[in-house]
Amino acid sequence: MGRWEPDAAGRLARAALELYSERGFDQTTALDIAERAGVTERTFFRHFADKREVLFDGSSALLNAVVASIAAAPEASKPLDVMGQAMQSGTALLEERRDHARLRAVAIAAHPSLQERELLKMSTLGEASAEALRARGVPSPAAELAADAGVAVFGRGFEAWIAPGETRTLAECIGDALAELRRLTA
Amino acid sequence: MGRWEPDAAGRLARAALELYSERGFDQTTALDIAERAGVTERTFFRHFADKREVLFDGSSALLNAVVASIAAAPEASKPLDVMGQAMQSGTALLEERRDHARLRAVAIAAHPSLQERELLKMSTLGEASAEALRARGVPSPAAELAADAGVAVFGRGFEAWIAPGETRTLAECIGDALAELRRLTA
DNA sequence: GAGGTTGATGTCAGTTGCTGTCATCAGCGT
DNA sequence: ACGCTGATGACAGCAACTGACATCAACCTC
Repeated sequence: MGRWEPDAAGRLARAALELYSERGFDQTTALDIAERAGVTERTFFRHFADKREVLFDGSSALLNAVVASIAAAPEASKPLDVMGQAMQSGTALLEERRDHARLRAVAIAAHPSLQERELLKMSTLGEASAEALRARGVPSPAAELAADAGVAVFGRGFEAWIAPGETRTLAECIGDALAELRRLTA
Repeated sequence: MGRWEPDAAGRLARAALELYSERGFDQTTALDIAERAGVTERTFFRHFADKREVLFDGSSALLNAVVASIAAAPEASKPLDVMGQAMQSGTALLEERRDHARLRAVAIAAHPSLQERELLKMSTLGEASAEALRARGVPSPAAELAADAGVAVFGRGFEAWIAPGETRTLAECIGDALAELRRLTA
């Protein structure tokens, strides 16, 4: 490889979150981010597909963890139990970075383009989960609906977890959200 | 008003769907759409916020119908029953345009940017539904989870409805999806 | 250790999405 | 006739991205 400061992608991601938080997404150009990270604009777009993607680095790691957990679930588990467990498995990467998650969430909530991207990531997570459930023999459309329900539970649990003053862990928030969903159909 | 061919917005929406279907989203410029509709590019962006929005004209009508239905539901109904009924209420606008819905769905499925926009519309529908449920006295996070579940049911029902060879009505597809979701928690 | 390979970066020109601004022009009421 | 209003055209401009080519350090091979 060429000579480079370590972790250009990491520096870009950090710079982007800082700038989006400081002045907002619209008031930040790709050139601004690149300069703060010490690279050129072109290099920014080599590391990230677009200005939004820079905030969604870890999403594929989450997806992998969830899919692996679904595949590894006990043979006889019911679909919703599998999804609940899988969503809690993916949280290990996040539990220790609540402050970072909050900054990210504030930035995303402030701009529809970023909300769209987050929704796409969640949707992708749902589709991958549905496929993993089908691979376990869960039929359609039960697999898809269980996957959607699991993603919704994750989303609402995450939302609760980053709320100010929340003391539960992310896994607990997700577990409670799942219990709440079960109560709805009782 | 000035002198104009009737329904410029409608002609733009039609031209856009045609072009996205014919050559794809990326291969269609805003200028292409405008020219086919007989207006200038600037006029296109006066009628639609961006190149994606042009495919999502009816979404606010759907949202209004759903929210109205939630507000009008019988006093004692359970949240999930309210959502199921509301999702079926919004279908009147769509039932007679299945072919159009199919064309639209194919175009959207072909491009992530359009998927993102559709997901945002569904998310907005979910948030509005949650607020309408809260206005009925449903507490958080039950309201949000019921809303998410309702949106997921709508989405999967819609997906089934536009599948080739499907004979059920949209309302029936949604009803069946809701029944399937209930079965998951049994 | 000369030379080729590789991978990350810089440079630059170009397309396109989208916006701000001002002029125009048809109808409408007075 | 007069001015007002709402939709449009004309045009300049910024910023998001892309493709093509050059560079340059580390590494590999002989």
